[in-house]
Amino acid sequence: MTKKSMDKIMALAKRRGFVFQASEIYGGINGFWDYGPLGTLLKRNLREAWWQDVVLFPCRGALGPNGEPVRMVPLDTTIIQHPKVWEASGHVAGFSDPMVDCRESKARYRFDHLLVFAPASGDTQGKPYFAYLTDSPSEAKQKKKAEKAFGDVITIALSEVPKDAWARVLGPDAEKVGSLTEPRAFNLMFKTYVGATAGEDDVAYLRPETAQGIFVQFKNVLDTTRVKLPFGIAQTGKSFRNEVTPRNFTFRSREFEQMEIEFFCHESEAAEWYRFWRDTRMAWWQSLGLKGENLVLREHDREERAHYAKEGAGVSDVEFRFPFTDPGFGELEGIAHRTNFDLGQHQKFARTNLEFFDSDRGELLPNGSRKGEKYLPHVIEPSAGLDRGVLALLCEAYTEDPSRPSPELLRLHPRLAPVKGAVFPLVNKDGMPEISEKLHAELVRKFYRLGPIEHDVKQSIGKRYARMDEAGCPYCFTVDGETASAQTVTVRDRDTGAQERIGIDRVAEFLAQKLEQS
RNA sequence: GCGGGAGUAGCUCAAUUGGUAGAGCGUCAGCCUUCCAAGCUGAAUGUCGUGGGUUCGAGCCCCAUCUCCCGCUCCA
Repeated sequence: MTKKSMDKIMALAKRRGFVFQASEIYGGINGFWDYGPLGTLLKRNLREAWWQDVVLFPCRGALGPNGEPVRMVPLDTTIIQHPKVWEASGHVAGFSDPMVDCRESKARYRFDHLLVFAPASGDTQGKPYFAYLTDSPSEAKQKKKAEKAFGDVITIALSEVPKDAWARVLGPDAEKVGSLTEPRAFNLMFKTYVGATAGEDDVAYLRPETAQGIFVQFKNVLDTTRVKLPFGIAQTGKSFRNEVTPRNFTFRSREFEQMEIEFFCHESEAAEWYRFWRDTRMAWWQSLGLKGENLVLREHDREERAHYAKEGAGVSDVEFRFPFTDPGFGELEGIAHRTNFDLGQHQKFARTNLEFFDSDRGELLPNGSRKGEKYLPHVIEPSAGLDRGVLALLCEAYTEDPSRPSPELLRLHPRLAPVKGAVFPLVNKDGMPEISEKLHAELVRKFYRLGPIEHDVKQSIGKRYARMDEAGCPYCFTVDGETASAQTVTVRDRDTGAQERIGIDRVAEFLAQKLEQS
């Protein structure tokens, strides 16, 4: 298979109205993207597919490891939460890695990554400290200089250099000492102010993940829905991260949409639920057409895991091979056993008991009921990127077939296709447009909930097919010379170009069947 | 943040030593057209990414800035 060109995919995305640069007429704004008409439909269809298969019909009826149907309830929480939420979650601390800038080389380093060569004796005698980064060219270079200055050298962290000696630190890529700035917090959360007065007491943050809203409302959901553990809470919504380097089209954006499940269970069952969700989520992406070697499930090493998941049963990523990551992969969804870290943190910070009383556990009592057990549930989190999903689908669906008169097409799954069908008269005369308009009106009435049905009478039939190919429309119905007498139309398949004749009264049935085959 | 490359019509790209901005495709209208971007006629669309500067004159030269792509870095 020839490697797909990201440039061509981006050109198509722009040309056909899938993705636009945000604020484009003002020169764009780094890390933000808008969806055009077709992109909006595609994104909505993917979100809707997730909603159907997670919330409305969880796992499409598959039983969980406990042998029961999977329980799931929906939630919709705010983008701006109480600032304490982010202290409890660790985002305020974790997001503010102090950074050090070099005034001379303009390089920026993580403060806790910077090491210095210092004399073994401890006294530099007015000579510089030689700062470096491990495994960077600066290491050998600085070591050589340090050894020349001091003889025996030792390594210490930059943070251990006394503040009054800061001016004698030679930056890793600098020629003169004293070029490094004080370490500065570099918060990846977007900051805003609540209330019109906008004082420092009114600081709030745009959420960097939707998950915390779920944890914070965990108790309310329990108290109002009669759900029992194990069960999940599902939410879709925007999140914001002030990324250092937005990159790769929409892949790393500063504003993005997540589709998250927080699945709550007893600690003893966490490992099997983790495996269940990992495999279920992988299969879900496959069911939408991301198949074969472009999609992998990758288990993280323990060292790779986030702070909240270090002790858990595991973390996996569903990863897709994008043209810009090839031969590597980029993350679509992370499935993590977050242990009971988050609920524990909120319990502590909010001073609220978030334990669940499980009446199905504990010793069996003489009357046949159980004593019950109170515990802080563990959480399995399948967290998917909606925008990344859309991008992966576009990349996977994009096909160039030079043997076709219109070489570019999007082989999108019918369930996800932004346009569900199109009706054309073969030519714009002989009564054909009247028949096609009628058929089109009928299909619109029947399918508007799923997506638009197009009708086009202009230009040649080939051009109209080509337009639908680029929009990813799976089926075109053409009224031709036989239609009036035989009451049949042709159906043209997007992926093969093959045609068959079906009765005009069977078109809706045909399309419904094709769209439901998923 | 560093290094490299690039910004001209919706898309892909031209424009000689600095001299009033073009093509193909697409779009729209009309004709034509009986199954795959066909043909004919016509039309619309650009502050040449943005802001300064040099010059009689700047798409082109200079400075700044923004955005995109690639490689590092980052991705809790």
